[in-house]
Amino acid sequence: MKAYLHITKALADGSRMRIVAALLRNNELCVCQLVELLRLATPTVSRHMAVLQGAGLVESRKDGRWVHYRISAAFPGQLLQWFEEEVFTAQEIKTDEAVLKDILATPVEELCRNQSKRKTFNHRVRRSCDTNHRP
Amino acid sequence: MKAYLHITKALADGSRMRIVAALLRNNELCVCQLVELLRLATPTVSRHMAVLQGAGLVESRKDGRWVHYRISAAFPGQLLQWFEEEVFTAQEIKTDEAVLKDILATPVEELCRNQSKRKTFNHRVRRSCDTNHRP
DNA sequence: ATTATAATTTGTCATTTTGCTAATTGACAA
DNA sequence: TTGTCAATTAGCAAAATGACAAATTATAAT
Repeated sequence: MKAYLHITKALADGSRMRIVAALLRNNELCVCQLVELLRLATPTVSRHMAVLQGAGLVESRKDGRWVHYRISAAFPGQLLQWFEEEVFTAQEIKTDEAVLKDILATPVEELCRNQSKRKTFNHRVRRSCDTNHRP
Repeated sequence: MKAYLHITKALADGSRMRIVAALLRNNELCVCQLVELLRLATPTVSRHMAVLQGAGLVESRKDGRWVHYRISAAFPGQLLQWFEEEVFTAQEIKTDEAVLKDILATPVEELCRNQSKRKTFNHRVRRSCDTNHRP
């Protein structure tokens, strides 16, 4: 019953929905690949993964500096069936699948390098443009 | 897909979980019976029902001043199966079932009368004891 | 018509959630 | 051992959520 709330809350979010959909079609994905797909900050994606893992919906495998996530064997089968019917018809997910194809075609090292660049670029832009700094 | 988020968000709440469980075992329940079960304010329960109805999980039938809710035929079957397995083993739900037996044994009019009394009583208590009034 | 009442809508407040940046951790590499 | 880099944790602001009381609506009864 505790599990019920963990699971439903984990599923009740658009980003996590896209993550689950991506993992259902791709066996294993590492955090930086999901960052590339969702275009969210790495810590945000990491926290989404923690929520999904806390609900027992995904499992992780550490491989050097990378962490690979996959759908857990404990993911309730009936939920999985419903998810397939309900989610994969959506246009947004089809777009994600196409984007993922490109992501998978790029070496993981390159993805991470690009993400680091984007991050420092954002910093530069922010610092030079934003006059309303917070303490 | 829009439906996916409506449905998962509707399910991802403890009170609404108990409401769905109660409706699964009792065909039809009116708002005041659910108020009695959950011991929440009537507007709160009404809102929960609106969320469930917005997700297409329940339907309503108006009967005079009363509104009766029931599980919708559109409630996804796989979700229903999962819900049965996941929720009905919980102690909290078994307690609810026992409480509901008593509630169903009392005429609806009496339930509503008692709830009105409780409400005015709460007002009296609040006004006389609480020195920290808000504007 | 007027009153009473079951339910809904509205407005407020406290809590939770989701996003970010900054700081930290853990593992590889030089 | 020192530096680098992927991922996580910590801390904060904005948005969403769930609770309540008060006001409104809609229906039955007087």
